[in-house]
Amino acid sequence: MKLKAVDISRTASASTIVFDVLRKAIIEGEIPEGAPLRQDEIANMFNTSRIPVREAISRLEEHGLIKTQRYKGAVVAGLSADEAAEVFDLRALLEPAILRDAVPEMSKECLAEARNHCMAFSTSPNPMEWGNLNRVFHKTLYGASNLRYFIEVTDNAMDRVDRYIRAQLVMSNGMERAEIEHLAILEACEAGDADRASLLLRDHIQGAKLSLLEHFPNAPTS
Amino acid sequence: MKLKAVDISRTASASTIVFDVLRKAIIEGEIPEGAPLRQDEIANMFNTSRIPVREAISRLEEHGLIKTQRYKGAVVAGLSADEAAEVFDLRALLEPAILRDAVPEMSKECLAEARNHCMAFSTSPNPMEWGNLNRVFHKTLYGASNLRYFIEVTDNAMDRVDRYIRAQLVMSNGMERAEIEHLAILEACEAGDADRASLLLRDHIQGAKLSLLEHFPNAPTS
DNA sequence: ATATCCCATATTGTATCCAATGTCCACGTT
DNA sequence: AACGTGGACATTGGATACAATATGGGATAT
Repeated sequence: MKLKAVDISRTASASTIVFDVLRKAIIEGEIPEGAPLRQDEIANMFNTSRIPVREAISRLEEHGLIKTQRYKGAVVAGLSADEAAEVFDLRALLEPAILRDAVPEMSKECLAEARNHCMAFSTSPNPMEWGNLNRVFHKTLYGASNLRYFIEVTDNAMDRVDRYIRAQLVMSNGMERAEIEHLAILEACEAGDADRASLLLRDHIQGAKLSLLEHFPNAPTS
Repeated sequence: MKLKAVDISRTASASTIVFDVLRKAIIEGEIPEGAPLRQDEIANMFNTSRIPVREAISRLEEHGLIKTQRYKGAVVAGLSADEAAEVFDLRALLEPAILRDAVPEMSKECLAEARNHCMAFSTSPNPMEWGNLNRVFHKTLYGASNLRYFIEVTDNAMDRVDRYIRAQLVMSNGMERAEIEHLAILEACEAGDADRASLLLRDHIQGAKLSLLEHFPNAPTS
């Protein structure tokens, strides 16, 4: 007997769903920085009580995406230019290490998928998609690595700056440059040159940081 | 008017207290790996309802300290040897960067405090204290750095392996070596030699990793 | 004796209700 | 008019009650 088995024990609970949706909305910038998250309002949107919402909010705070104050509620956390730069610096340390570990493990399928995402990235007409495709491209390459904790930390870092990356891809010619650099990284991976790939990746991230700082939203949220 | 003002808005909520206590109990190994966390039991211990307990559990899971399954409850998360090694590798990347940033900023007071902790570490007769003193020593040095996100991530990493470090300090002669290496790092900091300090720190962490792997608890928790 | 099914119990997930606190505006005082 | 005050309302924190699911043991059939 062969079924497409689903692990029912992992069926999403209400709080998980709320968490996932809110996280996505926040990292994509749909809910702007400083915007308050009203428990009642959210509970109504999901047709639940406030209990699962509060658990989702707890997790989001631990995740670093929101700030809460007792009896005052939660607001979407914002980053100063310095803080955003620091997140990029962390990425520039971790992601090259992940990629170096991943390159020897990459299958043909993995590389092909990465190339697809890379192409989709360059040809997509929809700016809102760029952010997703950019992230998917990176994740596909990292997926071959066994450094799962590195990847987890990196994902968290990405969550914090995803909004800014999206904005920066639209402004300036961030798209073009990202596209070129992605291709170079991909080719290094295909050539099996882990060192070159990781160096290119580091420069790619540092370049994105500098580009972001130039166009950073002027209001440094305290 | 000058009062010793307290920020009342930051008074700890029940869920915060529960989170803090559980976190401490877990990272110190007081609650062993795989042990279930019963909501009712914990709620009774704190004389609250299960609601704050559940929020604490949500945060602990996001923090990576426990694993939960729907309708089955939460258990303390354990690390395999490989996973623990990976956490150390991450620390070995981040903490030297923090220290390099911190050295030029260290005040006399900061260095004096670090030296005190270092001494307390070597003279404390209580093995259970070693883990705390070890961590306080590191934190004191890092405190001068402005890389708050790096420090946050590092703290999280420490939380995951704290238990193992404590065990390893007791076994073998981990204490002696840690003491010697701490002193060397401290002296490099006092001399203002950021490069040397960060290199020593990296070796210190990698050494701790190797020592840990030798004595790793034999049951690789899946 | 063994296996299977069913139900009692334990435990988690969620809804509803109450308490505690923050916010804001009307009101009065000067 | 400016300022301080008090109280109504909004919102969050927590407790209790109920629903959904897992677990384990005993009855029954073979």
